[in-house]
Amino acid sequence: MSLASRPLYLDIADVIREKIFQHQLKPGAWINEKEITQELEISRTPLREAIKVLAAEGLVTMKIRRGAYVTEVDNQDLGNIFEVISILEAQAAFDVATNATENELEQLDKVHTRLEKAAADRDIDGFFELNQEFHDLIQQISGNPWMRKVIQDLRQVLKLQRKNSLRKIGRVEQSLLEHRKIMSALIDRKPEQAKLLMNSHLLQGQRAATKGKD
Amino acid sequence: MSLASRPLYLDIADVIREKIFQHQLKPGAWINEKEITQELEISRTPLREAIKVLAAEGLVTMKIRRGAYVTEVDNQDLGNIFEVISILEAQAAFDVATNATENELEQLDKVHTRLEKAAADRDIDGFFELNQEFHDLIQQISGNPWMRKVIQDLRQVLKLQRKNSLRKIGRVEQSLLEHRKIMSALIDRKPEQAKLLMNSHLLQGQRAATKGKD
DNA sequence: ATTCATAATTATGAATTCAAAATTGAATAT
DNA sequence: ATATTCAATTTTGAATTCATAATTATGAAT
Repeated sequence: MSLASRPLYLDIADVIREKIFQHQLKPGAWINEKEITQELEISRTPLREAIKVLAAEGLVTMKIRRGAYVTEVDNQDLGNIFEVISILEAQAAFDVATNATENELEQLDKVHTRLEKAAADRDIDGFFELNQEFHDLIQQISGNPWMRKVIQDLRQVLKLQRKNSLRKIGRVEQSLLEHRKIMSALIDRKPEQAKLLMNSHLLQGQRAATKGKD
Repeated sequence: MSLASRPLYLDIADVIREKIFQHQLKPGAWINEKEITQELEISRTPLREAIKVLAAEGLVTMKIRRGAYVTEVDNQDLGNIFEVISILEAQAAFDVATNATENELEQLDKVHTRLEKAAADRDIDGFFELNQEFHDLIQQISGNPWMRKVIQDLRQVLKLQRKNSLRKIGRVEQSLLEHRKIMSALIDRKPEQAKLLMNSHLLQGQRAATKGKD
């Protein structure tokens, strides 16, 4: 067989990544190679390659002669990661306000409109998805793929901790308000303002997320 | 045998990484698995795991059914990467000026003094090493290991392109001048200033590096 | 019953083997 | 001479096998 368009180990990495995000594999849990090879009906070789990829992404941690376990992130890590993300996304917003074409801003506005709709419909999951799309689109438009990669990797690690700030009461509305302001700053081509707004938007999200025990 | 304290694939990754930095493996060159296994007298299994690690670091790029080649970074990439590094290191400087203990600042000053000496001795290689140490120490002191990891990975990718700005005439002196100012800002506990100085220091370095054809 | 030592089992690390795709090169036709 | 087809070779992708460290289970001694 093997007329696959991509190597097996990438598919396997996807499957495990998803298991981690779904908390089928919880932080701290050891990854049993045999178990997974049997479930996915593959050999250990591509599985072990996949694990290396996940380790590089920070999702799993490797221990010599013990294998790999799902990375555990504490509040300290959370703060550290948010610091990096908010700086970089703020810069991305700055870049968009500076360089985006009108067309690109329209695209962004379209996503934002759908975001408004999801909020109005009280569709939290939809809001969550569109929120990600909005942020990612800004990074795409900002045109720095290296920055985007860094942010995406770190956002992945954040997802290990299931502290979704949007589930806090009032946070969707608050978040939407912040998005509106950011959108305005972008359309008005105010880079410095967009940067500040994005930075505080993310730090707000962190505060909401880490407050309480979730 | 195999009483190794770390897995073989990490050692192999180190060897290949070094080969890449030494330009024994040049950007664009394909990595021939057989060749390397014979040279290092290892099997393909840990080698292929090592390649996955390097791919995650961005040092090599994988092509399905073709294997891996050393990543080629163009000037666009260079600019993108520098944008990220300078933002983050600037923030690290900010954090140091804000939070470092007196002891930590003294450590930093010690490295800086040795940097001054290397410059006075016209020891470019020494200066280069100490320069790295200075920057890395700031990141260490800033206390955000996630940020440090991001910066280190990106700095690695920069090293693919052998554009060492310090070899440009006058750049060592200029760089030293900038370091002095940064050091002062840190000691004087002026975060905002330290941030701006670090940012421009790195962008100067980039400008010096990319100017001309290397 | 608990602890310690040791044997059995299990899981990981690495080498080897097998399968299939890509490249190379030779032979043929134009 | 150049282009094209197809076999031979090389190289990558993946499965299997082997070696050894770590864990678990067993049993004796206190």
